[in-house]
Amino acid sequence: MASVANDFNEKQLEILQVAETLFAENGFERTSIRTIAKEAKINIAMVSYYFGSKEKLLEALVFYRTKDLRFEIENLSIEELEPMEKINRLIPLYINRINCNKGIYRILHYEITGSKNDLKLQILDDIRLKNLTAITAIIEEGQRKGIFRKDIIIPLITPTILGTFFHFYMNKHYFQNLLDLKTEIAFEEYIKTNLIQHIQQTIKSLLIYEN
Amino acid sequence: MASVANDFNEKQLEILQVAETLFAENGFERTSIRTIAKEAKINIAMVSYYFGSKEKLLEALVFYRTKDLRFEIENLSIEELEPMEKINRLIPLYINRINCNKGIYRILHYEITGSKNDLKLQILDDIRLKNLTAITAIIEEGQRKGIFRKDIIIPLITPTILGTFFHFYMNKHYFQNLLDLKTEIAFEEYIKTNLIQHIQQTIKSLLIYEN
DNA sequence: GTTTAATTTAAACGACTGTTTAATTTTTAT
DNA sequence: ATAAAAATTAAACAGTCGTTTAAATTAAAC
Repeated sequence: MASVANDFNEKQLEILQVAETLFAENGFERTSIRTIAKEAKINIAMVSYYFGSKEKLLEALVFYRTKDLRFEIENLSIEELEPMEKINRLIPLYINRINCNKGIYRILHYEITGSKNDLKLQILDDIRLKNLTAITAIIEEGQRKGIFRKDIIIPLITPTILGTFFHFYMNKHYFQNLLDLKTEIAFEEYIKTNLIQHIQQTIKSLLIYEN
Repeated sequence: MASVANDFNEKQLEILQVAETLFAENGFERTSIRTIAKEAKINIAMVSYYFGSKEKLLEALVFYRTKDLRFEIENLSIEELEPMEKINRLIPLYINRINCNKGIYRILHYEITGSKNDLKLQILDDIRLKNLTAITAIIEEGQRKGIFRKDIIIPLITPTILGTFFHFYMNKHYFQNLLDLKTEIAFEEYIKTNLIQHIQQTIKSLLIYEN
């Protein structure tokens, strides 16, 4: 069996990409190995052969999708920008990262809630903690400079940013009808403009409002 | 087979309650009829006998859990209160409603995304539209009185309120570790105080902030 | 008390699940 | 060309799933 720890060969990459799309469309549990195999035009035994199990396939997918992106936000907090500008850039970074990864984050956040604390959750916790550290640094910088209010519960900023996005994203059908976004492109465009703007506006208001 | 349309007998109610708890804990797909039957101390055939199918059991559950709550928010918007106070009361109403229903709303919002537009989604859409109408009325009242800013995307207010809550609620384990909320009671208490307060603060800032 | 209806049961159904086996083909190295 | 390793295959495995059946029990109606 090929190594899961570092790199993936072409066959593995194809399986990962097919699995990601199917997981995103139908969820982890609703997607069978047979469906993945059929879509990727491989034998059903190949998933076990290359990854060990369906569970480990998901773990590999999480690893594959997060390893390049883990330090993006950290780098941002180093840049020489005003705190509010940093936050403003952080939000589309967050959203696009999630939005471009076909829904793997949705699965991580909303499907693997009942399971035990195994590898894939450790990876997620790792990312979350690093992101929180970065955000905390930015906000505390803003507070020191007297720009941001000081009675903010910093760990609840991320739930507001991600939660707003996810709630919109997960209830796609409802919002497509409500906002008359008939095509996929119109929906994506609305996220990139109005939704991100709304979240930026929300966080900005929360941070710099003074009573 | 007993009628699903209106009322439920004692046996049905017990099944519904057991199913709700199990669905909330493990999700709809991960909960088997056999588990429900064992927990409710009934034969596995009784679910089909009383509800027709597992799918229809969920529909019945949604109906059962939403029929009493459908007009709560509408009533609020009629009361003689300042718009900001209405919003402030609306938020815990929202959160508690969801939080007291053992997670059925989580399933509705985050598990039934891939399925077709059948009955249970129609019920959900109905509730959502009524809630949106109520919120729109309140916000527009505040805008007319010159209290609220006018460049707000009203349909995105609900995603921020519910999304923040859900994201916190769904990532229970992570936040329990992060915020040192060891017991269930401590977690619930944090929601009722800090989380709700954070959401209220967020929405208030968003609504009344002026550049 | 007998008959009819409603409820409950154990067992089986067929379909699907993830995974493994053992044989076969293809690739690689010598 | 030959031997060893890797990749691929079809088939079967042991479970679980939701649902149905047909018989047994209980309740209700007359």
